[in-house]
Amino acid sequence: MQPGPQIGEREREILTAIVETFIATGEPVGSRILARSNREGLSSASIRNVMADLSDSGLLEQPHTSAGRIPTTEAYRYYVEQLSGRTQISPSDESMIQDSLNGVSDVQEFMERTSHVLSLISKNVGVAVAVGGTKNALDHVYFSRLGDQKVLAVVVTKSGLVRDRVLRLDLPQHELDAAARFINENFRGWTMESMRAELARRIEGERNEYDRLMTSLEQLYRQGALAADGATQVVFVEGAANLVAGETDRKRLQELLQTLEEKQKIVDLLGAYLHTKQEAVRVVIGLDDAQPSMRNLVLIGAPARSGGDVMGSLAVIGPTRMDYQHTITAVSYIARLFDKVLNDSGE
Amino acid sequence: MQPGPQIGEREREILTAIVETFIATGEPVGSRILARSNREGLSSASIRNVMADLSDSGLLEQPHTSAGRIPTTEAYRYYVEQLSGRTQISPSDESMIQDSLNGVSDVQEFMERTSHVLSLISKNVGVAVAVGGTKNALDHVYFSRLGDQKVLAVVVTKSGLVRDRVLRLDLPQHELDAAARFINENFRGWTMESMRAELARRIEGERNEYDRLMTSLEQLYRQGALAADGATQVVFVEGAANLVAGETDRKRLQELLQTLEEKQKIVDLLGAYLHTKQEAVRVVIGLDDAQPSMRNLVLIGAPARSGGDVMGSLAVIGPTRMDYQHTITAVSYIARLFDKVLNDSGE
DNA sequence: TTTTGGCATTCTAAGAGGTAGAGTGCTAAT
DNA sequence: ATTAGCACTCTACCTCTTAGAATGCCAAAA
Repeated sequence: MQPGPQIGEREREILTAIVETFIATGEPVGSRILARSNREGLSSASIRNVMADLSDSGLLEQPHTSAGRIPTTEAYRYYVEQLSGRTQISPSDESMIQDSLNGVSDVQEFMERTSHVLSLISKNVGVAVAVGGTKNALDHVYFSRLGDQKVLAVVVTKSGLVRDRVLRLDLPQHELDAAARFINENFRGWTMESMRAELARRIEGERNEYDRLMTSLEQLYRQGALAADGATQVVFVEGAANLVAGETDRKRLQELLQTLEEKQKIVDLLGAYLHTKQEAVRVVIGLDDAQPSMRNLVLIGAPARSGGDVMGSLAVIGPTRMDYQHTITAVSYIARLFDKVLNDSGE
Repeated sequence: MQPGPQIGEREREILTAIVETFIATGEPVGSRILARSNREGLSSASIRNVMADLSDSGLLEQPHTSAGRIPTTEAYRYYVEQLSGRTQISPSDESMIQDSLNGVSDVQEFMERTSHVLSLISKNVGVAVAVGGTKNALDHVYFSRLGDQKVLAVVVTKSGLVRDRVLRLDLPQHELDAAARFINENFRGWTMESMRAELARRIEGERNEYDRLMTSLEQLYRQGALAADGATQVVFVEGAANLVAGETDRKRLQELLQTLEEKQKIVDLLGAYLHTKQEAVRVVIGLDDAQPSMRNLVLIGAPARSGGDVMGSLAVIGPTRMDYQHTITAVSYIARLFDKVLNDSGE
């Protein structure tokens, strides 16, 4: 898997230089330019030799015989791996983020602003997902009769995630109140998952007894009033327009934008890579496994955690040719901010 | 303003033919092709004469001297104006719409699905806005303490529009309950606008008396718990990717996609053209007044009305070269459906 | 053994003609 | 009023050529 031991110090340095030059210019990198900018005075011929080796190792490729070299996906992976782990965030980025997230107090809003500020900072696509999912702790539910055969169900989690939906049901308000009271008294603080499971168990167990409360609950349950699955996730995608600059192939560009519009795919994508226990920023180069249309894109993301629980994830999606260091730093910064902001109550 | 009386029957027919051919092929239309497809056997020379006249009237233009003609913005306006008003919706479109909107019971969901189905049908950008605005009738509000210094405020309108936000406040639950009860008992059925005005008046009037209830209400009010303005609007934009095919200039394409991401601009755009008393579908050709980046785009939209009140608007945005008849029919169909679906309570 | 200068070779991007074809406008004939 | 005819214009496309960038390899230098 890894490029292996044939990568020595010199190779590493040259590869890094190539990657960085290519990221900066967008054009194939030739040996001449490298020889010029290289601090140790290596001749272009020597560099050519190294480049040939790197090509053999599958780290570089040529658009055509007489062109310079371009980093392969593998090269980007290697490059990112050897990036200096710690870099200070730039003051301008920091103040931009602080301004954006100042005063935010619920997950949803945090995610919305995050996707926006990430797209601005990275000049790529900013993505953020709040998983209303199964792991979230219930704060309370609330049912209200809206009109004929319509019931509004609101589920609020401890983290401030609010999910409402309108159901087609014909229960009177007092029964709705009873149902809500029952859930709130019995299940506050439970995870959505366990609450649903337990509720289902009880409904099942008491099915045969005639019980108004249980009947109401069953109806509500069936209509998805307490849904904790997909629908509860809130997705924010911003800066899709930035991809126009990076992708030259119109057909691919269109596919890409289409994919970004399908929120569920974004949720799956982030879920696949970021619902991890680790706090660290994750860099995934080449998203073809998850989304064929995102073949040559990169995801730089991190889980958003609050007190040990994963509450969502945030990421930047962009072309392989992007400013990794800069973006990684920003993502990392916001991810660490997440916990702080949501537990901080004061001004 | 109008092209005027120099447009006779023959001119009209030829102009229509040119517009339709150009929409179909995307290439400048020459006199030869028209002469061939024209049912009355007019020679190409005669058609050339007419075309020259139409050019003089500012209805046609040429990319260059020896190319065919392209309709101007003015020509599209004229073309749309003389379209046969009534056309039956195609069965496939109808079933597509019905499938999409089947079972929907609240405005928000209706709008979400509408933007989606409109983008599919028109192969352009589908847009829908639910104005939670000042005209909506309040159903009830609901406040809940979330944690330290956080309060969840939920506002529900008669039409099923739900707006929640988390505020930074430190009121105990029983005061929140009192405030909610007060509002619900006094203002159910009022428009958001008048409710807010009256509430402000009362708060002002009783400012000097020490009254816990009024103090709570004032705090809630100040924090925007009852906001009926911009933030309450919900915007859905779908199919932006479809614009890739239509716009060749990359820079413009990027600007365009950027504009579509700014929800507020979309709200303003639809607001400017569609918050009208008329039920009819409105076709606006050339959106440069409202949005410079949308210079050569077309909006086909209609207000979404329910029992006389404007609850939002829906529209298709696309290039001038689009299937007007088809799109107009679809927009009109959904607009008329809106009232029906939201008042219909059954299956 | 490693590095480098030199050189033949390869390939593209860009420019310079050159041509076919589509379209026009105008005029004279119907 | 309409149309056939014709000279004219302009683009899109083809081919040809060339300059330049980069390469790989070999033999000399370090």
